[in-house]
Amino acid sequence: MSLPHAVLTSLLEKATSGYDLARRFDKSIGYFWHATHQQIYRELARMEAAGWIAAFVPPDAGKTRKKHYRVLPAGRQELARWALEPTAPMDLRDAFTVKLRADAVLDEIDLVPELERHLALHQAQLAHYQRIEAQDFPPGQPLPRAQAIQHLILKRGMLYEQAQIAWGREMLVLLGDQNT
Amino acid sequence: MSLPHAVLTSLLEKATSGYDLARRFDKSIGYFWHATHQQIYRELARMEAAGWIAAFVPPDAGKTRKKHYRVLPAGRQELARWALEPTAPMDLRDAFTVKLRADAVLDEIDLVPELERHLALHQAQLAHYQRIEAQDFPPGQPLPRAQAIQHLILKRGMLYEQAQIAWGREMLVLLGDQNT
DNA sequence: TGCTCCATGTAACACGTTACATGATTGC
DNA sequence: GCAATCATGTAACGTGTTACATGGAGCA
Repeated sequence: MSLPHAVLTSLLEKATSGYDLARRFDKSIGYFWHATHQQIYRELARMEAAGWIAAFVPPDAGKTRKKHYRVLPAGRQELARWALEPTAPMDLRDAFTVKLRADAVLDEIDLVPELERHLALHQAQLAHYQRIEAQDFPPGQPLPRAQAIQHLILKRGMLYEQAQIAWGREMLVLLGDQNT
Repeated sequence: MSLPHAVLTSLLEKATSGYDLARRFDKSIGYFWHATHQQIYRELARMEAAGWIAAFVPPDAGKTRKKHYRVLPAGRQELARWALEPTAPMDLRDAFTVKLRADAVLDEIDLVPELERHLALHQAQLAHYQRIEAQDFPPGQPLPRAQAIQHLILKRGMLYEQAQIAWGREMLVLLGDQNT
């Protein structure tokens, strides 16, 4: 149960609206914690009820319904509490690997197109990360602590994609060889 | 929605009971598709109702309640259908990365112990994979297709753990440096 | 007798997904 | 005027988690 904590973190980085948070969960924080806009609205309502966050009308609201949220001391405290509590490493639910095992046992399906599709997606994601790195972390400068952490998180994403790509190519050779 | 397909795959690899499947989901197939025993029993009931699998009393049942399941043609067909359908790459929900970002913004918590704990877990998992490799895939022999796929899947798990470990050590240096 | 493991489940609840609803603002 | 985007939500449903229940088998 870390969605509320991911939202708190995101709000601390920048107080904003549910709509905007939802878009942030399609990039940035969403790269390692996925959530839909409905989950976010629900969680915001709960956290407001719990006194962790409070809504306010932003200066640029005009006549819109827009609401921003800021983190209250109780929310900050809860985030710190949770951060120190041990949590399990992420458990994986990777459909493609299931498919591979299905292929190994069925021996009658061609996963090459799907693998190629995934390879392309991983390459696109890697390229995306590299663009972010070029923009936000120009080389040669020593970074303050917070920035250095953000940079290493980004690097982890890149490592992950690179590993997926390297492995995927090996797998492609194996699947291709035996198909022809 | 790939849990039923993971179960079908596992049953094709070896027809067995819900209890045994649950244990298999704590290792083997569970390394990349996690599920609890309640999910498995529920899914078995559904798939039996759908005509994808059928229960039978195994020869060694004695007076126990033990039931085994085998995959029916409809189940095999469904698995093949699903395997060819495009599915999204796994989306990540990694609590530790959320904690790191929380640390970056709160700047008042010490994640070193939690990181060390995770590092130890990744090292243990890697060692476990290496034992499996030594046992099941002795070097130097060309493997049949199905085995070669299984081996590459295992290698992917090892790559993943190695990447986590290498990255974790870098992160440890960063967090440690700035704590002292 | 009491303990652990085998084996299958029910129930309740929390979390995640999909579909739909509503209305205001911005740009063409 | 119309379409796209901003912005917030409701409802229904499906999946995943936690707690508990039940009873047999094997063993000290």
